[in-house]
Amino acid sequence: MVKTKKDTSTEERILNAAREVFIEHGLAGARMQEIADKAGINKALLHYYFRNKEKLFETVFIETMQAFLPKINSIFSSDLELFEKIEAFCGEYIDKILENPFIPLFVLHEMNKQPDEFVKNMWGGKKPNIKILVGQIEEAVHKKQIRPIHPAHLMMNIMGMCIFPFVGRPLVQLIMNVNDRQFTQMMQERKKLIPEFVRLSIQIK
Amino acid sequence: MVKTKKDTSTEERILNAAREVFIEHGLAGARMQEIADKAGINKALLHYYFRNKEKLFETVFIETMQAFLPKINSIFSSDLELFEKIEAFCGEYIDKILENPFIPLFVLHEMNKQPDEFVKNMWGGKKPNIKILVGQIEEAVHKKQIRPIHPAHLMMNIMGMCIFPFVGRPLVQLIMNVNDRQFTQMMQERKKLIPEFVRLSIQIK
DNA sequence: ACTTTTGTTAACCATTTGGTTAAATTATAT
DNA sequence: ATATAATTTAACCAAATGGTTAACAAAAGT
Repeated sequence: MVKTKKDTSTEERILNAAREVFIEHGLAGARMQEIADKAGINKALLHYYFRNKEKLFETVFIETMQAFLPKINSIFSSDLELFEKIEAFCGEYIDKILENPFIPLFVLHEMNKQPDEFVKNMWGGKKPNIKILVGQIEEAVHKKQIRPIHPAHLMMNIMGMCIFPFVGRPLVQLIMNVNDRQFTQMMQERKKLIPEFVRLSIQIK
Repeated sequence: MVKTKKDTSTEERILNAAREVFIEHGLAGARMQEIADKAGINKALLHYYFRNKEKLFETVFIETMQAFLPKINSIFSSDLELFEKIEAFCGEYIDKILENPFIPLFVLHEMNKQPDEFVKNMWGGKKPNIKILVGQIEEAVHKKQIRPIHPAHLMMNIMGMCIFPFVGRPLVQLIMNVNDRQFTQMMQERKKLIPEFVRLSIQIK
């Protein structure tokens, strides 16, 4: 036995509880007591494991992002053909969000509130390499395989279509009159729908 | 003179200050003292005009949404042809957001945190009439003017492409290496780019 | 003139909150 | 066994925060 003590270690229980609470309430709205309760421990123990609220938050935030970035990164850098890559990205991204539907809003919110911390913590060494993808887009434009479009615009389009339904879910469900089951179903559809939507828009011929 | 007392009434100063603070920090992160300071008044006066924090927030939130909804509503319900309508929407929507770039994230965040309040406050009587637009889309599909697509998917696509760059701005600016001027420039481009992107994707012929 | 209503303030209060301390308990090593 | 280090807890604390009170000033009725 190396280090595992119980079913799940105290530290792990804390991180799980903290992630839930931070995602639900954000940094400002989260209460240390609630995290402690949810982890089944004393509040002082939180400060024993993580010096303070911000340190804990930072840990959770980084951990959360790490769940998304590596796979996305590897897709971006892969040698897939452009439209294959777009489809792989949408599929992977939407699947990941479906597992944790509240993470995008959480990330966007904290990223906007603390852009500097975000940049420092997140992209210190892990900045996604979009050069390959950008190069692919520019090359496709140059070869007249796709219509002229700035890579940034194309990427914003794709990401926006993937993320929006999740962050705008209450709005979507309300005005479109869809229940939870239907919503999940639609998100599944979007894994193929978005790439196709993009392809039809930019592909020449 | 009917009611105007000073340059701007106290109530108005409070609401302006509150909007700034709420948008910057969210409901949980906002401090009544900061609002009072920014409005140049005593904290107790806040509670004189608005019984409590939530009442004040509700007022600000509704007021904020009202700045967006009516025009969007009128576009949705107008008798413009489908692609004209999409272009009008994107133009109007992006222009409005450019005036207040932080409102979308604010709205999304609070909407997700209090879906019930949001539904009650916002759409009590002002629920946007999307039936006309939905009807237009379905008709265009039926007439084979556009490729088959569920209206909800099309609308999510459009809204996502409009909103995402603003809520994901730090990310966009970082990985795309664009400064503020360039960012604004790109958003201007998107007022035409998005409708064109959509048209190319779904229009038949 | 004076009474009532509205607007405004300083001081205060109860609660919440992040964080600390010192002591107790449990594991680990010698 | 015993000393040492790692966990865990209850009790506490200072600061911050939303909200209240009582008194005062300014308008508006009468």
